[in-house]
This record gives sequence, structure tokens and C-alpha cells, in this order.
Amino acid sequence: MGNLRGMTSRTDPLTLEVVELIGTIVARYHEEYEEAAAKHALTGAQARVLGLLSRGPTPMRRIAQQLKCEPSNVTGIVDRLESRGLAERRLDPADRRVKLAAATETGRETAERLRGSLDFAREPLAGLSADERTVLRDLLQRMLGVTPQPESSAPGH
Amino acid sequence: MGNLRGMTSRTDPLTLEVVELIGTIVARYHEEYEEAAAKHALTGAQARVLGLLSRGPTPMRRIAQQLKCEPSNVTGIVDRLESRGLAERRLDPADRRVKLAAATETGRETAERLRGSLDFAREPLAGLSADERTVLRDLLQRMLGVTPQPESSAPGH
DNA sequence: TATTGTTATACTCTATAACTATA
DNA sequence: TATAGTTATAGAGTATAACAATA
Repeated sequence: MGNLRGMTSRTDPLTLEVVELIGTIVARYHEEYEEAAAKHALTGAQARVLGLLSRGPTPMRRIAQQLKCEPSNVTGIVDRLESRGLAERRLDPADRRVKLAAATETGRETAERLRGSLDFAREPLAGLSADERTVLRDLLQRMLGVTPQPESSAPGH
Repeated sequence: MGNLRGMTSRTDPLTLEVVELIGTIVARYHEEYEEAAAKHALTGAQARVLGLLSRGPTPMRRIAQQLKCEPSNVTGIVDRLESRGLAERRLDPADRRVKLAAATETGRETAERLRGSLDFAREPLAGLSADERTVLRDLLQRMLGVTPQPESSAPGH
């Protein structure tokens, strides 16, 4: 493994600058996310789960995987959403061990309003031209090792 | 070229793509941060505070401001760092109400190793050329409304 | 036997309010 | 009176381990 990657990427002031900028983005993103969630009396975790559920009924275990936490934690989070009428548990006809958490109609509405108040990167990106946003997208994709998607699976609407 | 602000930024698929990429970055950043902290048996909050302290003794209240949390929370976090010998409390000679939290020598070493294991965006950025990283930096700066810093913004090459 | 979800437990982070010691 | 830090309290998220129901 003889490339000098470690050396350049670690000390390069330009790289450090970009890393710092990313840190700023992360901080701002989180701030705005928690703020938007709080506006709907939701915690961050609850908002994330509700966002998941709004895309379709999901087994508890799968929620845990998405949240990268232990399945036992999901029980409480869904409990709290359920007690507020935002989610409900259903049985999976295919496997009676599985419980599917699903957003209620109210839950879907809340998730929708939540998305609407997540202004991050919408306002800031408005300051960039279409060309610049394309460049930014491509650079971020390469940075993340993401394969440019042939067509982002239409989120349906 | 006029960019039609409000309209494009909200529905523009390109913008949505970039927003999604940023979400991915945020998720990955957090994952790596928590992982790096856990490697040193620290929680995320403890790691953040230790990082702050490693830059110099800091009043408890200022730590709370940086963490964007209530001052009462800082007490416990610093308690835990202190009980592990990573931080200590000092009195501020100028104002006897103030307590300065400071990293111990061990604390500074831990903070340094922590920084070292924060690989995020170092590895990925290595895949971009210097020119590309410059473009990325400038776009992120404009997106964040950051004033390019005088020292490192030398565009020359 | 293995898997899914839950419960029980303990710890950390969080906000709120009341307290203390300074200013 | 006002400010800095703490304590007390309660709620939420987290991991671990043990458990019931189902596969």
C-alpha cells in the first residue's frame, strides 16, 4: 500500500478546510432538523422513525437497522408515536412474529409538514446556479462513492 | 442568468438530489464520529466537550453555549470526564463564580488520538484532485454563506 | 434451534426549576 | 438584583440481557 494518500490528505490545508466546512454543514443540518421536529413536538428519533413509516409499513427490526440502534429501543419510540396517534402496529400476515409499524393518516400528514419545514439546503442552494449545483452534486457523489443513479426512483406523487 | 429562486429550489430534482447527498454525508459523519468516540470509551457529548477543552480551559457556561444545551447538563458531562482523569475544574481568578473546565495531559492525548481516528472526509476527499477540492470548497462556502477566509483562500496555482 | 419483538435494567443526555455562592 | 454553577427531577434514547411467541 504505497500511496502517499495518508500524507497529503491529512495535512493538506485545502482538505482540512473542506472537512471543516462539512462539519459546519453537519452541525447546521442537525440544528435545523431538531428544530423542525420540535415544532411538531417530536424528538429527533421520533421524527426520523415517522419519516420512515410515512414511506410504508415497516417491521420493527428494519427500523432498528435504519436507525442503527438496537431493536429494543424501537419499541419505546413507536410506543410514543402510537400513543399520540401518529403510528400503529399491524401484524404481518406472512410471518406472525413480525410487527409492522405504520404511520396513521395523521402521522403521514405530520411527516409531510415536517418535510416541508426542513428548509435546509433548499434556501442555501438557491444561491447556486443550475450548473453549479450539478458540479456540486457530482463532486459529492464521487466523495461518497455513490454511483450516479440512472434515474432516481421517482418518489412518487 | 436569472435563477428563479423560490420555484426552482423547492421542486428542482437537482436540488433534491443535492439535499439527499447532504443527508447522506450528515448520517455518515455522525456514524463515524460516534464510532471514533466509542473507540475511546467516550460518548459523543463527552468527545465533543473534550475536543473543546483540548483547545484551552473553558467556563462551564461557554461549553453549554457551544453544545447548544443547558448549562446544567455540562455539569454531568464534565463530572464524567473528570472522574476518568481526562478533565479537571479550575477556579477563575478573575471571577470566583466561574469554573474553568480544562483537559488534563491524558485528556489532551485522548483528544489528539480521537482527532486522528476521525477519518471522515479525509479518505473520501483523497479521490478528488486539488482543483476539484477547490471547487468543492468554494461551492460549500457559498452555500453556507461563509466569507472566504483571507489566509487560505489564495486561489493561485 | 433461530428469529422477532418485548420487557427489565442501567446509564447518558436533555430541559426545567430551585438552590448556592459570588458579583 | 443578576450571574455562574450546581442539584434535583423527569423524560427520552441507548445498549445489554433475559423472555415469549413464532418460525
